[in-house]
Amino acid sequence: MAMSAPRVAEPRFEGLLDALREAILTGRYGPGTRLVQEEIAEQFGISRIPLREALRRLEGEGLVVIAPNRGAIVRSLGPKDVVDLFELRLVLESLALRRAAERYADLRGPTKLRAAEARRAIASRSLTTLFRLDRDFHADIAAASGNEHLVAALGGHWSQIMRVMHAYFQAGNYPKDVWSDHEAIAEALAHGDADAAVARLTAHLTESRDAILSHLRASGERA
Amino acid sequence: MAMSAPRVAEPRFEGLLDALREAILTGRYGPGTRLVQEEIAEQFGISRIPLREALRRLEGEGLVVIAPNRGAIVRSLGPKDVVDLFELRLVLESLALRRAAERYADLRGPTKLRAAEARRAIASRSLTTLFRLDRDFHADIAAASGNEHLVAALGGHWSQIMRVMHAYFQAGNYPKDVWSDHEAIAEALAHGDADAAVARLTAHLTESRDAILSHLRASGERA
DNA sequence: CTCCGCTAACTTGTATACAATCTTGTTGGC
DNA sequence: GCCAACAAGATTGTATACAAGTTAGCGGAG
Repeated sequence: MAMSAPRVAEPRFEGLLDALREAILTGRYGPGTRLVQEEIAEQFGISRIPLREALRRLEGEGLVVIAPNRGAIVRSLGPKDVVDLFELRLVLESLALRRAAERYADLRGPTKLRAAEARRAIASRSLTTLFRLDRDFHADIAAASGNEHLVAALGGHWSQIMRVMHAYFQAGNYPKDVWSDHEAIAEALAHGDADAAVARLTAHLTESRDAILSHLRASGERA
Repeated sequence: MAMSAPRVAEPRFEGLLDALREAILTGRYGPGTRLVQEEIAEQFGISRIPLREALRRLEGEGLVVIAPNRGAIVRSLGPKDVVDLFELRLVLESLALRRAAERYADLRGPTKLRAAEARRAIASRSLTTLFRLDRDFHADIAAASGNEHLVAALGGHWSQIMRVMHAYFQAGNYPKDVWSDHEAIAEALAHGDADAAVARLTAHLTESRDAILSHLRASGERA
């Protein structure tokens, strides 16, 4: 029998949080945007109660700033933030790589599978797909570290990084070698060579960072 | 005129969040405790609305786990968590030390001032004071790094670490060399010798971690 | 013309109320 | 005696309502 979807009655809060985060990440709610509660609540067809809970979480993740009695605005990220975030991300992801190298000598399998998809995405210039693949790649490494707290930390910062990357790519830029960098990292991991993987990662992140920075500085210091 | 306290009408949420976090950190709300909303709300003399917001934040910080329609419970931390948390903290704090060494050659001043207070606290076995001094010391280093995102990341993990440290010390153990380690780290920093500072920190954290771990394993795997 | 103070509209903060869901204890059948 | 349905109590999820605070625009004094 075709049973009706096993609705677990997912609370509004869940979907709402993802939707808001997504909107901020993709720039639909740009930096500095005022998030008026009643407005958004109506848009989503819910009351302000679950919305406020979601906003508190986003505040904790550093995506919005809430001033008492004045409401929430989308946080702005300047060049300094980009530098600091990439610096932070580098040490976290380096740790993930070292642990992953110890535990799983082979991340090549899943990554190779994605390579085909990645090439298609690059060919068709599908930014959305490419973003997902990029995130999945780095999430895989984090997960392979076996350190849940590290996964959580990286997940939180990923949102922030995504924001600046989105702004960068939407400005017309396009990634060339993203996936070859990934393949090189996976290759090093597969050989258990953590140092080489970290070196590759460092280069990868430095390059991304500098590209974003120059774009950011050129387009007027706001993101 | 003696003006009445310039009450900015601090929303309930603010104080509530701190109070709850404090209660979890000190173990008053131990691991696994069910946090029944109405109960707590009444205790604080408020409604469930601001309480729920605070719980969402604590969920984001990893201090509580909220299951839909089932409420929040204080998260349990096992030996694996302790290992992972210290590993994470080491790379974060190492980064902070390196950046602090570049920016401020002298953290000795404020730290020396605290040394006297620390000695008094150790002599009088005032755990509370010692905890505060410990946190202040590490918070100073984080702040001296000049990386706000790093400060936030360390702050979040500090809560978790505090929980296991509290459990450890309340079991009757007592720190001997905590402050001499701190002084050694500050000394190395003052000479701009980041490598030495990191080496000291590594030893310091490894020692703390192992002490907590053996206590934890002995007392039955729960914290 | 500019600046200050006041009022009105807007928005947030929180209490109350009720619906939806989960839990637990009980009863009846096997 | 054991297990399965059921029902009552407990607890969470969210809407509505109102109080408190903030912002913006207007009018008048200087």
